[in-house]
Amino acid sequence: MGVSDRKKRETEILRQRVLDVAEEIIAKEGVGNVTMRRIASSVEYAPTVLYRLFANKDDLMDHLIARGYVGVRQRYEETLSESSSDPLSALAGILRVYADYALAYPNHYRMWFATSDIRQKHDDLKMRHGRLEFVVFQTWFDCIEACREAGLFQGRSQMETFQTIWARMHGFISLRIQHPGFPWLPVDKHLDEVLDLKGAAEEKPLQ
Amino acid sequence: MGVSDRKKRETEILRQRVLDVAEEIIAKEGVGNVTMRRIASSVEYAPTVLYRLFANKDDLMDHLIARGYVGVRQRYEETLSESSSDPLSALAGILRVYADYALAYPNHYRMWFATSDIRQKHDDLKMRHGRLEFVVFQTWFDCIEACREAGLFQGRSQMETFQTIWARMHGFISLRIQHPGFPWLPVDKHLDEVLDLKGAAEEKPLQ
Amino acid sequence: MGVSDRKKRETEILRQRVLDVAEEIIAKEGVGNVTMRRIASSVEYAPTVLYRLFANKDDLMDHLIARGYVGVRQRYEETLSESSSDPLSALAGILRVYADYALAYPNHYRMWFATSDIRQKHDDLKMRHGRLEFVVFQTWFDCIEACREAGLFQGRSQMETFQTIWARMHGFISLRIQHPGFPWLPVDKHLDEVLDLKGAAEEKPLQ
Amino acid sequence: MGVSDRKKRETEILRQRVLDVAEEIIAKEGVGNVTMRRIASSVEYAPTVLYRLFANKDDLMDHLIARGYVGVRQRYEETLSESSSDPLSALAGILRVYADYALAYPNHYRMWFATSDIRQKHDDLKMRHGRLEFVVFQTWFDCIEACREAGLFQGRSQMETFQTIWARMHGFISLRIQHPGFPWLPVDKHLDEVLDLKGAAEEKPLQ
DNA sequence: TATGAATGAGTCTTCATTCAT
DNA sequence: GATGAATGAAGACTCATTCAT
Repeated sequence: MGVSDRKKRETEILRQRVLDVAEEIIAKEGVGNVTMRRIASSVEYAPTVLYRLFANKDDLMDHLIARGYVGVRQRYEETLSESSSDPLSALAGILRVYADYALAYPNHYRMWFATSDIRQKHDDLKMRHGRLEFVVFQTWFDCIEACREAGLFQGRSQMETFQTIWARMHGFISLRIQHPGFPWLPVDKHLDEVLDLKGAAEEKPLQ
Repeated sequence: MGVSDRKKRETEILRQRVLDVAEEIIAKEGVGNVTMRRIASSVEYAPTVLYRLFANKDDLMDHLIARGYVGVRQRYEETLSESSSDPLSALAGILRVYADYALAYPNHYRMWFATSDIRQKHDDLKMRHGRLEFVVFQTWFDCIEACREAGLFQGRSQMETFQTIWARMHGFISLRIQHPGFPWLPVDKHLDEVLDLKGAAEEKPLQ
Repeated sequence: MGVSDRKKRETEILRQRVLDVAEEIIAKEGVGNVTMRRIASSVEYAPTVLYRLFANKDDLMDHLIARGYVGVRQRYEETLSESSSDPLSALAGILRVYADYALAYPNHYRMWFATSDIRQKHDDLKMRHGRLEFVVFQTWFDCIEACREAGLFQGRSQMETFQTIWARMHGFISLRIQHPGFPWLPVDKHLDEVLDLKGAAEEKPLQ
Repeated sequence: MGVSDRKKRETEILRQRVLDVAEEIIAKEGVGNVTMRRIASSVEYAPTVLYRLFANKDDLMDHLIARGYVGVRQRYEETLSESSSDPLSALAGILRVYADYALAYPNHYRMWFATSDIRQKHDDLKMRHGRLEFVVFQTWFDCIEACREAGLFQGRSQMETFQTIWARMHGFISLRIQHPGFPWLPVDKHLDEVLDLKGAAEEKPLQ
């Protein structure tokens, strides 16, 4: 029992190490340059070993994606449970969590964005990656709705507001990830300026 | 003399034709499907000919990117020459040109962004792609400066303003390119909302 | 002593089980789809265990072939013990057994034929498969000889008669196995027509 | 013109050499062991060269098959044009051609048989190999019909007669090819005995 | 004795690149 | 100046086999 347990644990560790390595390669050389061989040689194993850990390359990539979501969702939940009653602060809070996570795990974000295919199903957005599907933005929608009920973001639909915030957020993250050597403003200030939540919340609709 | 001149001219024409074709392939089938063979067969030459025109595939791709810059810059100039004296309108004008260009050549933009490496040299930003280097944002800087001289964007440095605009712009383009199937707002409205130039221009500085 | 005996017995049982499973796979999916892994997983052991039972895959396949011979020989004996005193009927009987066996285990026959290498040693024919060697046609020879003693197959040597029968038989089996979808005559009639034992037995020699 | 012609000729020669080599490998090690690498290394070229000569492995195999048919059909035509007016002799003639060809090109026959899939379409038999399809036995049918019109093969349908002859013929060829080291009877005699055309032609139907 | 882990060699195929012509 | 021929390296994946446990 103890033996097989240890082996399982070791396998899991190796699996994670493989995913780490894959991420690094993506970060350094782009998604197009992830190959089973390169991953294997980076972990210093024969390529065949990867097929013990994952069914095939697609499966490996899916696992890579899935890792990202687990992290964000967990942090969302922590944040929301602590958040104040002010809906705009709550929205700012989860956006900050999102941004922090993306900047902390740029490879996840990159990977995630590069392979995602968004779909609007019924009422909510689903992100599809390969065979996996995730509900990502429901939390954003909920927070935006709470703001709207408090009289903010007037003259814009929930969807319009979402699209604006999403675009600004993605630009912020994506640029900073892509050009880490650039003399960016401090994260706090830059994020505030780019999102400009207050300005957007109070703004009059276009006529 | 005359003969060698003509040959040089012909070579240049062929070089451009090759780049045209490469661009078409990218546009239709994505960067991943550009191969030297495919390009060669599209121009109806043997693959070897490409190596007379370009050092290798990377070199060809670099030239492809370079053409993008030339295209944008040209449009900038046209726009600026026609534009009104209002500096905010001028800024809006060139940003609109940039966005239109990116949305019109999404694969181009993708490639361009993926391979770029921005550097701040002396006073201006240079975009480096492989062995080539370009000045891209000088026009933006100039327009922003004109706005600042007209009393707009108060309390923000030129650089801060640029970083905000750039992030919003990139987010807008990048998302729409990546998720073409998404029910986006109309381009005009979406761009206005995301950039919110007026709001940003009038806003009070953070204290 | 007793313990080691039991272990030997158990090993032998496992060995046979492995061969059973291999046979099943061949029967269902053809020789090309037999892999050590598939066999192992079907017997619910690790692949390594197979290497305790057989030297390697070739060895395993050889044993598989050997079993085929044992099967046929066993049926021969049953048939001959029951058969009438008429030598031509006895010959017809064992040929029918042979044909039935081959048609019942087509993949077996295929494999068996593909890997066999016949040798005439001293007086009798040996079939060699890899490292194994079998006496297959002795029964045929015996039956033919009995016919000859009864005055049949006149003007032909035992060997000549054998070669004729063997060729016809192999053609009959081989074609029907290879083209199972073809609208063949009923087995009984087809076999009778192809072998035409009576005709052959009574025929005058070529001069 | 001259240059390009010569190159075409050389390419064709290489193509044939590749097919020769493929046949040899099949003969020595079975169809299952034909790999692009093995072929390439046998002709002492890099594997990529094969892809200049053939679209892919399937295409190569198809060409292998096709070579066989061309040969047989050609010989048939020669034989029939010379053949006597006696229909049984004509039948014997083409069967002899068939047998001779198979024994002369055992690899063709092997290959051909191993990959064939016979279909009865409308009235005639088609042999399908991969993407190719051939009419092979029409000549046999015609000759058999002529015999039947001359009162031979009474009491058997054309199809029944064909099936008997085909089985005997295939057995004859197949065995001799598979066991070339066996002390076979002389070809003439063996073929006559196995086919026994005269016996079959005059025989009474089974009642 | 049985196993999980690991590997090397091999499967087909594609691509950028070079060399002789 | 242009080409056909050839190659080496790489792509994902599979399999028989061995080794330490």
